[in-house]
Amino acid sequence: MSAVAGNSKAGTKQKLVEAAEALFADEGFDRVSVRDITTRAGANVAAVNYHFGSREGLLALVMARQINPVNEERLARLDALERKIGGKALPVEEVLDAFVRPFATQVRRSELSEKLFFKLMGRMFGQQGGELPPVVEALFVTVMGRFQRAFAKSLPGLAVEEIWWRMHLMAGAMIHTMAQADTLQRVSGGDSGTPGIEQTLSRFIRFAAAGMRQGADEPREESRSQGPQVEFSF
Amino acid sequence: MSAVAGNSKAGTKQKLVEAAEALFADEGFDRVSVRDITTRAGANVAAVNYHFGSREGLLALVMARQINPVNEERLARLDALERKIGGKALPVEEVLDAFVRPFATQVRRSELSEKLFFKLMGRMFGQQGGELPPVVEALFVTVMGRFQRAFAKSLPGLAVEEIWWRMHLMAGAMIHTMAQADTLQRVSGGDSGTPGIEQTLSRFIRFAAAGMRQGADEPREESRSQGPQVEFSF
DNA sequence: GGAGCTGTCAAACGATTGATTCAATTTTAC
DNA sequence: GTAAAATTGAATCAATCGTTTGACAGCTCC
Repeated sequence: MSAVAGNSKAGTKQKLVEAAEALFADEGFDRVSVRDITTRAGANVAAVNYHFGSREGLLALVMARQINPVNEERLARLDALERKIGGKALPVEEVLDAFVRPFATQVRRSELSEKLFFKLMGRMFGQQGGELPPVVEALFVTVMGRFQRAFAKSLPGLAVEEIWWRMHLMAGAMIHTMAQADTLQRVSGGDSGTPGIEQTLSRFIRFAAAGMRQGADEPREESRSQGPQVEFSF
Repeated sequence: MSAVAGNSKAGTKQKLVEAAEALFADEGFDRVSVRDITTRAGANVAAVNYHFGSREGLLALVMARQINPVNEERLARLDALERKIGGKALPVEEVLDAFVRPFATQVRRSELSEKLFFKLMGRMFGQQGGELPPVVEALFVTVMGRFQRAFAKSLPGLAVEEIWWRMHLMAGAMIHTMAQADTLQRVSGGDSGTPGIEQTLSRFIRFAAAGMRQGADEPREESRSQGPQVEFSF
C-alpha cells in the first residue's frame, strides 16, 4: 500500500533535516532555534538532541550534506578535464566551469528550492574560517589547493600569491552573486521565461575569466579570441 | 587641564560604541550580547539601553558610523570625476577606484584596526536586504544607482540588466576579499614590509575592470591598452 | 540649598535558549 | 507474542537573553 516514491514517508529525522535546511537558509544559522526547527518539522523539542546529539550536530550535517557534494563534484570535474587534456594547460573558462557548474548539478538534486539553496550556500561561504565543521572545512582546503594548481597551470607567469588573490576575488564574485541570486533573478529574467542557471553560470564564467586572465601570459595558442567554444556548454 | 587629544577621556557612551564595533566585527552581529559589550566597555548592563534605546539602536549606530562615510565619499569621488571629465565616459578603472578607495580613506579614520574594520565591512555586506538599518540601506541604494549610471556610460552597448549583474559580481569580489583580508594579507606580504592597502586596491581594480569590460564596446579612444595610467595612483 | 536633570548601579523582570530526564509509546527482532 | 531496542512526549533544567526598575550619586541652574 501507499506506493510512495523515493524519500517520502519522511521519518522525523529527515523532516528535521529538511526543516533545518530551509530555516537556516532563510534566516541564517544563528537566528534559528532548536524549537523553530522542531516546530516546523512537527517533532518534539528533544528530537534534535536525540537524532543529532546537539544543535551543532544538526548544523554540521546540514552544511556537509549541501556543500560536500558540490566540492566533490568540483574535484571530479577537474580530474576529468585534466585527464582528457593530458598534461597541457586548461583554458581558464574550463577550470571555472568545473568550479561553478556543480552548483547547478546539486541544486537540482536538493529538496531545497533554488532560491533557498543558493541562500544557504551564500551563508556558508560567508562564515569565517573555523566556523565551519571540520569535515566541511577540510574538503574546502583540498578543493582550493587543487584549483590553485590548475589555475597556476592555466595562467603561467603569475606568482602563487597573485593566483590566490585572484581566486579569492573570483570566489567572492560567485558567492555574493549566489547569495543575492533571488534579488537578481527578479531584476533579470524580464524577457525569457526562465532566466536560467545556465545564463548565470555563463555570466559568471565570462566575468571571472576576464579577471583571472588579465595581465597573464597566454598558454600557447589555446582556444582564445575566436576559439572553438563548442567544447563546453555555455 | 588634562589636554586630551580628540576623543580621549572616553565617556561611557563612546566606550560602548568602541566595544560594540570591535565585538561585532570580530564575532558577528548575532553572536554578541549586550552584556558582552558592557563588560568590555566596563559599563553597566543598563548603559546600552540608556544611551541607545536598545541593542538594535546601538547596532544601527555602529553600522551607520562605519559605512555611511564610505558611501558618501563614493558619491563625492564619482561627482568629482564626472565634473572633471565633463559629459564624457569615464574609464572603468576610475569608476572602480571611486568605488573602493573610500575604504582606504575610512579605515585610517576609524579607531578600529585595519583587520577589524574590514571584517566589519564584510559582515555588513553579507547581510541580506532588509537586515540593514534603513538609514544605511537607503544610502546604499543611492550609491548603487549612481554607479550603475556611471558604469553604463563607461561601458556602452551593455544592457542595464547586464550592468547590474556585473556590478554584483564586482561587489562580491570586493566584499569577500575584504572580509578575508586578514587571511590573505598573512599569505601575501612576504617580501615587502607593508603589503599595503594600495596594492590590494590595485589588485581588485585590475581584476574587476577586466571583468566589467569584457565584451563591451570601448568608449572611443579613452586611455586603454597603453594609455596614460598616470591619472590615478595605482 | 533645593529642585531638576544626567548618568550609573545592582537587582530583577519575563522570555527564550540548548539540553536533559524519565515515562510512555512504537518499532524491531526473534 | 513477547522481550528488547528505538523513538517520542511532556516537563523541566540551568543559563542566558534584552530590557526595566528604582535607588543613588553627581552635577547644574536658579
